[in-house]
Amino acid sequence: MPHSYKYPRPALTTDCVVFGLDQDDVKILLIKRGLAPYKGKWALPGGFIRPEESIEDCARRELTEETGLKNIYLEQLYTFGDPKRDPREHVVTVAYYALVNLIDHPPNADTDAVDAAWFPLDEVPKLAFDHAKILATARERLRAKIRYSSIAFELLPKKFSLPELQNLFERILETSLDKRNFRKKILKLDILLETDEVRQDSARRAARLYRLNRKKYQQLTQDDPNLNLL
Amino acid sequence: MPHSYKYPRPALTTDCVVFGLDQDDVKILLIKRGLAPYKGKWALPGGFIRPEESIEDCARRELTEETGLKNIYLEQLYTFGDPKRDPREHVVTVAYYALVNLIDHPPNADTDAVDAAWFPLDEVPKLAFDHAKILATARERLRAKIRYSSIAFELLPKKFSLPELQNLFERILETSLDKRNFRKKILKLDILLETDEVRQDSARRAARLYRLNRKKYQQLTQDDPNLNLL
DNA sequence: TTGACAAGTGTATAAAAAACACTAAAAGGA
DNA sequence: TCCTTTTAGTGTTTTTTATACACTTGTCAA
Repeated sequence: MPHSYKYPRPALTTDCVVFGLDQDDVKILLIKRGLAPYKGKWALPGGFIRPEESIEDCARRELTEETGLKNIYLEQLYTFGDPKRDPREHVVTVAYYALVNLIDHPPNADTDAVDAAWFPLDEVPKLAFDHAKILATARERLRAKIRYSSIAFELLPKKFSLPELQNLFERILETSLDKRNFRKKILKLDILLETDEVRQDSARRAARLYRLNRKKYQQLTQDDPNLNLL
Repeated sequence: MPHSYKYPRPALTTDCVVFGLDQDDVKILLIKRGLAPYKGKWALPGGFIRPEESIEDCARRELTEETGLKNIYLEQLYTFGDPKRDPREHVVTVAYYALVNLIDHPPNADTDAVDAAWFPLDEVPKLAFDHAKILATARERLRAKIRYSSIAFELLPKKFSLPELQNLFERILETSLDKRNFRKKILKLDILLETDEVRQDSARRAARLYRLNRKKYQQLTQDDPNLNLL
């Protein structure tokens, strides 16, 4: 045990709530634990911080190692440090949340060995440690932030239809929205570029695809820092 | 050095940005460092986490020890973990922000020995470590949160006038607001209780004092989680 | 070709935000 | 005591934004 300090130190980890949009469903990514404690239970991907590693680097590294996800949207959520949250010893965890689209980042692309799976938000199993609390915090953050930031577009594919965008808001806000008013409001912001492509799902009318005009969105939020999409 | 671990661990601290309302001025509380590094420089109050102590307990303990402030509004801000942020070694800090009123909590009430002082927001000196960045993050959080939460009332005295409330919004949002529209909006929410007292500063008309009706405010935010004061 | 299904579209009403200027009260000094 | 200075307090109009609401169009499959 070569690492000695004058005073005791809690261990430091990161954990990550990965939200993924799979067609119309919002899911989260869980890892089945191979080691005690909570062996065989589902948990958030995460792990111990390494020397000289920044916290966000740690979160990204663990994500890549455990799930194969790279270069995705990642944001610090909250730090959980109850001395009893890990049965072994005092472990403080800095929680992050990540957003991906499951078409752009297909499940298990680079992953093997690790037992990872996507769960719909209403079918999440019992989680290890205090991960249920972390997940709840992440869902709240998502709900608040989808209104006043552009995180919705981190979940959607690069090209998306307005019904897809509306469905995403409805899933995350857990309400239903009026189609005409929703379209009016979003289109009035003038941050979407209309493409000449359509989403061709079977058995229904094709929907026009749009892309986010990030420059215009940034401009808008600079002019009015209190801008709300909805 | 009795504390040994299999892998190296960063040290863990808390730091706290304490905002105080002093009459019409928003100030922050700083500590002059007595030890290296940055000896003699101004810094945020904070310190190392103790065994079996939760992070918030640590922040509260350090606050009481260094500034005498007890039982004040405290909220986690962000965790800073750049390996280079402390010249000695890797130190991760969980930053909090606190809100007090300087009439209810007079400066240096219980403090002695420690060199602490309140600085107006536009006269803050160069700070130790990355504390300027932490302060900037806290100011942003305050600006965002004063609109949609009741933190304004944590800064004000228990009884306050509408001009005092408006001044606080103007200082934090760094804009000027229309007096009539401001009063209309706040009073329409019906969350203030009119008292029969007035604020009697010299050389001007007395202003009626109000108290926050916390129950009604809570009710409102339950009914509409997107409630904005402004 | 027809039925099922989702995409797409406009208007009228209600609510909220913004712009704007004077009167009332209190204190201090002439 | 009255005049000046200073800040508290008050309504209305206009503009903007939010809400409520129903039918037509396009596409596929039976």
